[in-house]
Amino acid sequence: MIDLRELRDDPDRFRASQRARGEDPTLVDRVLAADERRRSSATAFDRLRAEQKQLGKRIGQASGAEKTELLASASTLAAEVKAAEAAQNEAADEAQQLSLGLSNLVEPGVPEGGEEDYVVLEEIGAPRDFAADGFEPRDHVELGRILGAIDLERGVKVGGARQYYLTGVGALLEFALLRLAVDQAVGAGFTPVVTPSLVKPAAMQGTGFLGQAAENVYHLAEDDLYLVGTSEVPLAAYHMDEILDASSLPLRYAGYSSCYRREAGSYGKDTRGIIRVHQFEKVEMFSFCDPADAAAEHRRLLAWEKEFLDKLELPYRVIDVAAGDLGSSAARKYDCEAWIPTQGRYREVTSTSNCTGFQARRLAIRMRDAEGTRPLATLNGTLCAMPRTIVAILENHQQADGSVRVPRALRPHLGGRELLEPSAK
RNA sequence: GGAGGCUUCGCCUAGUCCGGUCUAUGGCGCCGCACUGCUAAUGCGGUUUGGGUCUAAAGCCCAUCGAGGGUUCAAAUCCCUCAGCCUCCGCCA
Repeated sequence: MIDLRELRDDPDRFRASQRARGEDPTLVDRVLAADERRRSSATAFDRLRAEQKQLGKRIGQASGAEKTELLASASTLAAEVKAAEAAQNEAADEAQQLSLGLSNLVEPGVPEGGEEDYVVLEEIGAPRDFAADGFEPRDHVELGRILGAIDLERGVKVGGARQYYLTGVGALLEFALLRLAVDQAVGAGFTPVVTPSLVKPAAMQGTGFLGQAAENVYHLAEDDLYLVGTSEVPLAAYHMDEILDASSLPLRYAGYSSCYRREAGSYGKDTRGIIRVHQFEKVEMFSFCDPADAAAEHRRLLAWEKEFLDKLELPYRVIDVAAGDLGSSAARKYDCEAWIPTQGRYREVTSTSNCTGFQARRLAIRMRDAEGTRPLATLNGTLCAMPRTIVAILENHQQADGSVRVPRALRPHLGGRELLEPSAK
């Protein structure tokens, strides 16, 4: 949710932001009109209610004929109050509904355009030259099979399309990555958290996933619960309806959970392997901070993401995502994309968004300092999404015989192993 | 799953039976001021959140007693639904 006062003060900024996202700028005017109705109906109700209170007080003191007379007029007034209250609620609901449809204000400096219009901020490491190494790289599906690390056939047999088993060294690799990620986060001062993956509508709505992204969210109708697509949801909602002391900020959490995505609308995309799956585990960084510090915190989250990819010795690049490709909650988003040799291109492995006060307003999370209470900023960033990270490690560190070199930082978490080798058969 | 109890403005708490004087009591904590070598103590004042009005501040007004609905001229108080916590029973580990 955006700040309605800011909207009233400078609607042009919001219209421009909507246009930059490729969304409807006239929604701004509909929100303004609805808010105006909300305010005038609130004023009308307040006045009637005050009148009713005065009259009620007199009735309490009156008796006899006077009381009978007062009761008659009170009855009429009560009907008016009721009507005014209904009008107020209706106007407030409408204003609320409409303003929930507005996306976050895009941060100045975000590249214009859509999915293809990102700006590459930097490239770290160079894609490996397999021709020089004298062999044709195998893709992660093949490597996963010969290492006994990924079982796709049985994943599909048991769970259907886009399902998989991580087995043997594949499972060990996930646990090693988990440990490496959590250790880094804890070392940086994050509080590690294992979060629920099932959440109530308020949490899903509050984090902004029931808008354009709704079709990708699993919903359990029997219980009216949602399966989260990222632990960003339970982490953001962790402080829902709370007022945090400004001196306690930034509050940083590293969440670990399973993530569920329907992947509706991506039929036929990435159908091979585990690049795009319905369920995976992820370590996510989440930060509650002072809005004044949000842009700096965003850069810090990006730096932690890069630090992690550096440890995995992967070639990757950082992009500044264009306005038209931002999620509705994000004011700005940086993605880290690892080089995937068999695809000959960079693929997203981590993503960090500055959601400014957008989620905090929806979730009623505020901060209190000397100047009073106001919404704080929330930011999130992937530290390690397992399947894609595993894909990048297998493909980039493979050798001619199908074995995979283990990045140095990961070895202590894999019992000192330096190499993942094809299983005997 | 069944039965009962509970939920009050940071924390604790009075009020709910029997509707109006609740403009929600008191304590603790916290903030400000006064007094005092300092601290402590004491005294006085303030201390929920959201909305409206206002150029702004102050002030004033409305809502808010777990959430939503109902009864009534009037609801913390009566009725209904739901949620959370606690106790007991059942079930499972």
